[in-house]
Amino acid sequence: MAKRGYHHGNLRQALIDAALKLIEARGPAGFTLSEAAKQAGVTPAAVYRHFEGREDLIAEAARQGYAIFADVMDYAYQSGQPSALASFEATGRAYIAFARKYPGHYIAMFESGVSVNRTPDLAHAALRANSVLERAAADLSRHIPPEKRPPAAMFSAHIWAMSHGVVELFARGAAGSRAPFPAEELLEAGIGIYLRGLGLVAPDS
Amino acid sequence: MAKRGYHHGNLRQALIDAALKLIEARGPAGFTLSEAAKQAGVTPAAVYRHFEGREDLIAEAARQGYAIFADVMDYAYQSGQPSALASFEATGRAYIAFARKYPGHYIAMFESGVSVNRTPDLAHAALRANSVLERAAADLSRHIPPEKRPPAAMFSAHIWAMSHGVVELFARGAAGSRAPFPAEELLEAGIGIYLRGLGLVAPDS
DNA sequence: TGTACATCAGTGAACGCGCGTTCACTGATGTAC
DNA sequence: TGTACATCAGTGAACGCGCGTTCACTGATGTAC
Repeated sequence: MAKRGYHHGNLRQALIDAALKLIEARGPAGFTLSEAAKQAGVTPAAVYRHFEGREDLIAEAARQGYAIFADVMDYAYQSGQPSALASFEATGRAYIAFARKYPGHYIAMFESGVSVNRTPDLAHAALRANSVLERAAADLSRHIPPEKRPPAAMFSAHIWAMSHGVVELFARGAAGSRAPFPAEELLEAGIGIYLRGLGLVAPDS
Repeated sequence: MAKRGYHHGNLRQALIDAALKLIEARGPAGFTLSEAAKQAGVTPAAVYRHFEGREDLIAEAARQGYAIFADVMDYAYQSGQPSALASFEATGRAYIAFARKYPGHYIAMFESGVSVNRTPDLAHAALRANSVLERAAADLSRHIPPEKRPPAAMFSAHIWAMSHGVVELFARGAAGSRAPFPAEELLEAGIGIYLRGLGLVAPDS
C-alpha cells in the first residue's frame, strides 16, 4: 500500500480497508468518512472521487463482505460433499468462522443498518450467500421422509438464525455478556441437537 | 404528561420515553440527547439534572427494558407451570413477543452497544432476565436421562440464540432481508425440532 | 394565614468540535504526433 | 525521443450544521416560623 507520490494508486480499496478497520474498532456508528480518509493518507474530499458519500462506502464494504461470505460458505459446502450432512454442518461452522475472521465485514453486513437492497450489486451478493445455505438445506432435506419434511427454506433459516444468534450473543464482546461456552462448541452442539430433531442424525451419535 | 408550567413534573421518565421512541424510529446511532430533550419539551441542558449524559440515558432505557423483559419472561414461565415443557416453550415465545412489543427497549438492550456491565443496576436486571430462561432450561433438563443431558446453561443458550437470531434476521426490517416465514411460526417450529432432538417431544408430535 | 427563605428544576447563551460535503484549484500521468 | 496537451486524482480552504456539554442565571416550589 506504499503511496506513489501525488496519486495514491489504489485509493478506492485503501478507503474500504480503512473503513473496515474503523468499523471493527469503533462500531458502525463510530465510523466516519473523514477518519477513513485520514487513515488512507488522503483528504476527505478525495473520497468523493471514488464514492458517492459515506453510506456508499459502507455499502461497498458490505458488498465485499457478502462476496467473501458467499465464497466461504460455498467452499465449506463443497468440502463436505458428497455427504449432504457433512456439507450442511460445514456451512454452519463456516458462518461463525467468517464472523471471527472478518469482523469488520460482518458488522457492515449485519449491524450497520445498510439495507441489502440498497444497490443491485449488494442485493445480488447477499442473495448468493443465502442461496448456498438454502442449497445445503435442500440437499439435506431429501433424506427426510416427505411427509415430515419442513420446507428447506425454513430449516436453512433455523440454522442461520441460530448461527447468527450465537455470534451476536456469545462470540462478540457486544452486550458484555460473557459466553458460558466457546461459541464454536455451542453452535456445533446446537446444530447437532437440531439435526437429531429432524431425524437426520442417529439418536445417540 | 401535561406540563405544569416551569417544572415538568416527571421529566426523567419523559426523557427515557422520548429516547425510546427515537431509538425505535432511527436506530441507536440516530438517537441524540438534544432531540430527546426537544421531544420532551425541554432544553438539552435540562437533561443533565437527571442523567450524567447521553450514554447514561441509553443505559437507563436498557435497564428498564431488561426489567420488563425479565417480568415478561417470568410471567411466561409461570403460565406454563407445572409443565416443564410448556414453561420452556412459553419463554421462547415470550422472547419474540417482547421484541415486537418493545422495539425501542430491545434495540437499547441488544443493539446500542451499551455494555450490560455498565452499572450494577443494569447488570442485575440483565442477569435476572437470563436466569428465568436458565431456570426453565434446568426444569426441563430433569426429563432428560443424565448421561445424555447437556448442561442447562447450554441449551438455554441455544434457545436464546435461535430466538435472537430469528428476531434480528426475520422479525425486523433490519438487513432488508424479508422473512420467508412469519417469525413466530419460524421460531416455534425451530424450537420444536430442537426439543425433539433433545428427546423431549415425541418424534411425530 | 402570611411571609422569608432555601431548594431545586429548569433556561438560554455559549463553547469547541468534528462531521459530510462543495468548490476551484493543481500536480501527476498518459497519450498523440 | 521529445513535446503539447487532455485527463484525471488529488489538494486545501471553506461552509453550515447539530452535536454534547458547561455555566451563571432565574423562576417555581415547598417549608419553617
